[in-house]
Amino acid sequence: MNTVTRPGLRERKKQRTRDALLQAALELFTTQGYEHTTVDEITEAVDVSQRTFFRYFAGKEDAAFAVQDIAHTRFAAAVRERPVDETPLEALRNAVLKDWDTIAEAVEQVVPIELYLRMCRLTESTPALLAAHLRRSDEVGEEVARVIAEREGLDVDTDPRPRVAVAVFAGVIRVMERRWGLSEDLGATETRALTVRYLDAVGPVLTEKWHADRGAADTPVNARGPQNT
Amino acid sequence: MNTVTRPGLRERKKQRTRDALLQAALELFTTQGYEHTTVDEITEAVDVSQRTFFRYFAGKEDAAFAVQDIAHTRFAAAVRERPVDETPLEALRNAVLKDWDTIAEAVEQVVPIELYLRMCRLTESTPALLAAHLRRSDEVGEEVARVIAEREGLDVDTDPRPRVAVAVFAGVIRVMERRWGLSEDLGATETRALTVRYLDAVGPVLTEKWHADRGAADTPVNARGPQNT
DNA sequence: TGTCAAATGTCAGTGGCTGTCATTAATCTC
DNA sequence: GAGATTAATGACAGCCACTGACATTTGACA
Repeated sequence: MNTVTRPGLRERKKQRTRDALLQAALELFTTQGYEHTTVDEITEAVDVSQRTFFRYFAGKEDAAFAVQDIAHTRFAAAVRERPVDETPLEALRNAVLKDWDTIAEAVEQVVPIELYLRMCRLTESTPALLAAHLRRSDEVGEEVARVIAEREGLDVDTDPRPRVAVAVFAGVIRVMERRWGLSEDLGATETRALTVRYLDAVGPVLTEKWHADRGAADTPVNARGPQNT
Repeated sequence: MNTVTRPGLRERKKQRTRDALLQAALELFTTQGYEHTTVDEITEAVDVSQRTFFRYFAGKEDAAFAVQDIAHTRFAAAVRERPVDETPLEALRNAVLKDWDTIAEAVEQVVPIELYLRMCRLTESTPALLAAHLRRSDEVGEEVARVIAEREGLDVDTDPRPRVAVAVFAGVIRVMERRWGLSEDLGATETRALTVRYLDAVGPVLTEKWHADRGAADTPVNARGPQNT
């Protein structure tokens, strides 16, 4: 009885159970800790059988990263869409920055962003989750490296440059992640600014002398005072 | 009755059990696969109770990385021993290269290197192991970043440069790992040469144009023919 | 040789995860 | 709209990693 063919009742129910499971899982993970949350607790909160949980998620871990996967997928897509006249690192950099603006609403359609952010912080402090996260990031890196290689018309298996470029970029992002995960007060704008700054710092880090000068240090950015989230 | 006080019978027995467990574990992992090997199989092979295994290793994973841990520890130590007049990246680079020469014998004292190498390859193709490996590498990176920061007299928590430098370095090493893990025939000498080449390629990758030129490609190295392992 | 402590074995239990099969509920067909 | 079809779910049984508690063995040492 609606203009566009809305998915049937069955499909809608499925979506609701999945959403409910995901939300309950993240809520429990972030309040009690990942390890201390059993799958039974999650399913009891949603009132489904344990078996049902494993029909929607490959495991606890899979639920924990369901939202992060959205971000990863979007990033890979964003890289693909960059104009070919950009250098690889420009493309990567612009891809994150551009995506950063729209990622929030995409996430919000599944779970509250605030919950997602709490989950990110938890990942940093839970060994099992951190391990899983790094592996997933590594996978994204591999995917992106292939995209870069194609852009540049190179064979990713013989020319190391695409993978090296992505590895360098991923390294910087990882430094950001850690930095962000540890500081309570780091809004989107500041994070964005720091990312740019860190990326720009890579060149000098490799070539110039460090020692006394504080060319890429944090303080100038933070000293500008709080910005909105 | 010996000149140097050799550890008592008790200590020697412990060492033997641990060695036996480790060897059996790696042997089974590399032949049947990590996931398809149960702890019971390992303990049966050594003829101890399952409980004993968990007294020596925190879990299956811990056994899988017992040897790799040696390499990690040695690398961190090697970085610490680099003269302070080297730039951070020089120090990191020289640390790997120097350590590479002596790591073989250190490993051999615990298990056959050939077994260790097989285990490395398995890590690359087993998601659970790859995740664990990346997390452990990340930990080493953090440790090394602190060492670098101290060398340069910087605060690792406010100045991003130590972590960025280590991240870049770690990224290149990771590219090497994957490259090595996938090719059957890549001896120590070739790996060493490739590492140097990749590290040298980081600068150009960031600044220069890529496209047609194959400045850092593999083929020249491989074309030099096989070298010893 | 007897005492102490460390190493090991035994056993019971928890939690993640899977296969199987019966049951329920949405969709399709006539 | 009643019945056939098919997908989602529930209910179990079972495997495996891992842990705690307690009993047993076995070097160490006086």
